[in-house]
Amino acid sequence: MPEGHTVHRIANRFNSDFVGHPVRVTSPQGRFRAGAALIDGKRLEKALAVGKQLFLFFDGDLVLRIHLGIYGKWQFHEATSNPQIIGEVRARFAGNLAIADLRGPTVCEVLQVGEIDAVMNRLGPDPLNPDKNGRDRFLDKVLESSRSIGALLMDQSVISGIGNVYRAEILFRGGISPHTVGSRLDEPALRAMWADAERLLKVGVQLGVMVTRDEFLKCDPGKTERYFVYKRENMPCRNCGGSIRLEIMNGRKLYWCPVCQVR
DNA sequence: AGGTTATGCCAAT
DNA sequence: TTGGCCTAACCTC
Repeated sequence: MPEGHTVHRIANRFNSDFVGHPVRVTSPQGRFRAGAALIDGKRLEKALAVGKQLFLFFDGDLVLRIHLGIYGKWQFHEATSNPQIIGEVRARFAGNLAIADLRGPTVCEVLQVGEIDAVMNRLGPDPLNPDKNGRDRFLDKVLESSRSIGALLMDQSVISGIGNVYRAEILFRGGISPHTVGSRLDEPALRAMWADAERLLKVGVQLGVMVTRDEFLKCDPGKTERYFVYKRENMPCRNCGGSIRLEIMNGRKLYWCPVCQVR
């Protein structure tokens, strides 16, 4: 379930269960054998999530960069459990306190620490990371753009960590049409959008699932109740009763309410 | 068992 | 703008 909240949860897990200890790294599936050999047995110094990317900093100035893509998943086990390898496990990380299995990532590569800046510089601000100017960088990029806000929220160089679910839900909550061009939005609306993204991502980190309806922000109401518009095409809008629309924007499914999202 | 779908990204067109 | 790719879960038959 990889939008930003998932990756931050994983980073938290690595920081609590793996940092400070040597980590055995293997590639049962084989596709990461060479990379695994570079970091196997080294001590993990820290884990850092930026948007949808996870960076694991190892002893010896090596950084493992992981991007789950659409299919990637993590699975954690007790350190003492000696879990069987089931299916395609790209990489297994065995620390003193836990074991983590990685499947199906689109990126899993070992870089020199000096190569990380280039990656970071391509990423927009992440509302979950401390960055004094993050919000303003987001505002500037949107306000100077002639692209739609629906496309901009999905662009990881504009704001990082937002995916298809949060995109749809944030725009609904703001009453903003996904087709509104960035430069036609105003600063107060965008400041509110940034704040809402931060709020929803934090809920996601806490609950482990994306919940976007205010009455449920403290607990998971279950799949069918979590969202306002995502995956609710042709169902009645929870606000106006009108029909939720599904269209394709830049090859991705876009869900929205044309009645409630008029700004 | 087989088909469909997915919260993503990139290279090729 | 399109197609390819990574894998698992959820459908239907």
